[in-house]
Amino acid sequence: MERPDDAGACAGRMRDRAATRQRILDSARELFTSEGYEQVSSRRIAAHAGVNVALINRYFGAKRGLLAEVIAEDAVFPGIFEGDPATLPQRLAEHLTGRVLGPGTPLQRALEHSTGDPDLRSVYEERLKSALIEPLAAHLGGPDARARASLVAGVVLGMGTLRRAEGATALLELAPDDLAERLTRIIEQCLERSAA
Amino acid sequence: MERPDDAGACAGRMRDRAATRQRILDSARELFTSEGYEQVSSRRIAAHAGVNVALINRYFGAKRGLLAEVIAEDAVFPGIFEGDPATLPQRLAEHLTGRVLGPGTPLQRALEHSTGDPDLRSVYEERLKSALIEPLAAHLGGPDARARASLVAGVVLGMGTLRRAEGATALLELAPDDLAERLTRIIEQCLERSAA
DNA sequence: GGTATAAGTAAACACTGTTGACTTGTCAAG
DNA sequence: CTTGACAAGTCAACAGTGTTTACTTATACC
Repeated sequence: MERPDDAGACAGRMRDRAATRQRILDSARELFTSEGYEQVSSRRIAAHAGVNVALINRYFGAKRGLLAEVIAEDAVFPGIFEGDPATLPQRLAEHLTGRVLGPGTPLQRALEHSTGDPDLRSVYEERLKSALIEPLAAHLGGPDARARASLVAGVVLGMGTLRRAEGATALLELAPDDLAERLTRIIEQCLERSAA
Repeated sequence: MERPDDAGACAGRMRDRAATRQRILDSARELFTSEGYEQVSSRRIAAHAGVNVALINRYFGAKRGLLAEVIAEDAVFPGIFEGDPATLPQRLAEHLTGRVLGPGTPLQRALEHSTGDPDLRSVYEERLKSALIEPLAAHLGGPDARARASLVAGVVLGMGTLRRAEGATALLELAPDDLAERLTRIIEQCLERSAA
């Protein structure tokens, strides 16, 4: 099967499955990121992509599948496990702080608005599990690895949720460096091995 | 069909504003608690209360107002500030652990499913602020009080969110006592005063 | 008893995600 | 070059959502 490499530039190709699919995906990512999953309707995504609404369900099963594909593209904490294991908490804290203070990644911003529907929660949690908890647990090793990784995930989740809320304002009362150091210690605490 | 059985009891007053309002509120609390805000439609609440749908908007402005009233009734952590301040982290951790392991309060269960819509998030966050962050900050005192209280709120939020998800399974790998002690230390870490 | 006023109702509105039947463009075989 | 087949794309409808408007009706007071 050979495919035209210049599908985007080719004016002759009116009906290009791959290109259409990609346009939908691009529109979804853009709109989910800026406005949140639940705030963007299927029809709006389709209109933005210049495509019929029904194609969303044709190509992605449902709106939900579109979200799953969008969030599957991006890493939650890209490259977080590269480097000295001893300074992992610090790196995590800095990622987290960057988000508390800054705009956050598109993925995270998209997820921030979209955890109400159980259907979505499962998509989100699947991603949190596969992108954070499991690799972190593997990284840690030991019998309590999954539990300790989950504690970290809980902190990550909570601080992320707080980001846009009142909490962010309060958290900004701390100097950025101070905040990062606090989060480092909190995460270290999460990762501490059981005394038993 | 889902009419309350005591409908016949109020023989005197067929049209009782207060009673009708209360029936709606009761139905909403029950359904929100068991199924979550977004999963329960206005029409279903109305049917359950044996009342016309339009009355929800008449009495509560919108479905959202119904949620606000439901969650305003309950304390997030009832009586948490009574007792020795030194053992506050432990009490918080135990509350939290009770929720990680047990069914949680109706309020918390309702909130768990309902944080997608920004409209709701604001209701939720308002409550988290008024019921946890502010009293905790007042309890703590000092310049960083609000920031430290927010860190705690972040942990509370994150662990609560993780409760129903994969994380809960992983967290259960820890013995309940161990989990409680871990959370205690994490919260203590959140509350630590700045060294500067 | 009549009537103002509040309580309650019905039907619609503008949306949502999703689906099945339909049309139409494209490409390969005859 | 024509003809089919099949995929790509379209359209209209369905069942559901929260909300609003115009309406009816029961109650309480004069």
